[in-house]
Amino acid sequence: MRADRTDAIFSALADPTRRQVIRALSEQGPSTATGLAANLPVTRQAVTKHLITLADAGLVTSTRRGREKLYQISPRPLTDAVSWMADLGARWDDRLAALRDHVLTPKRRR
Amino acid sequence: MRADRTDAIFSALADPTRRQVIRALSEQGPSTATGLAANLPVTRQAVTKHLITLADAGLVTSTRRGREKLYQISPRPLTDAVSWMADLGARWDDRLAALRDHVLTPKRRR
DNA sequence: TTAGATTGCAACCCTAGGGTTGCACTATAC
DNA sequence: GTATAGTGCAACCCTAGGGTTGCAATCTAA
Repeated sequence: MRADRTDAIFSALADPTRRQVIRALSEQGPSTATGLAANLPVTRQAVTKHLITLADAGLVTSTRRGREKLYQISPRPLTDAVSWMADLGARWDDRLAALRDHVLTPKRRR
Repeated sequence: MRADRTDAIFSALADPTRRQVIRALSEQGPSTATGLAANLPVTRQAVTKHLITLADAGLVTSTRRGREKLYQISPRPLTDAVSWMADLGARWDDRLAALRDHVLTPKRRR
């Protein structure tokens, strides 16, 4: 059972600022906490906390480079959340059923 | 922009008890708050609060029947959340890209 | 070596919200 | 009618967690 995993992912995604962080990382590519905070209405420390939360959920990974720490997205855990929702909605919505089938098919590459 | 909508959906999905409620509704069909609470480790009032939150997010709907109030799932808003995640992950994961394409295609029926 | 930049850590504030109890209200059943 | 099962509402408790400030530690560049 990976209920805790699903927990972490949905909790991580629940916060608007955190979704902004993810979006920013998605658009700008790997960035530091300081760099992200420059474009957000919160302090660097707040961003750092969010990045830690996201890392705990497996949604971002970090690599050191000299004195700075680069964060980048790791979207694979999203598949868990998607499949949770798709599995749920499959009984009512045909499109979601199709999504679930896609999620459950084995990876094609990577 | 329907950022508030996405907010409500992710927040609603963030709580484990709330996901249990959704699961229960999904498996047992329409139920009352009292009925749901019988199978959950929280009181009826807690379940009622969760149902209100879910209703605000559009994830459940309710209908009166005599003295009882029946709740049932309305999974369509899930599509919003799925497309948010799929759009995000599409740049890294081929499967998620395929999902996004499915989400964005117009409905076939209903 | 020294100044500036960047991260890390700790303490703290404050609100949101998940949970409870208690009671009033309403509808069904007898 | 009266008892019972269900809902609705309000007050309250308490923790989680999002945000801040402040400072130490570390690395780079001049």
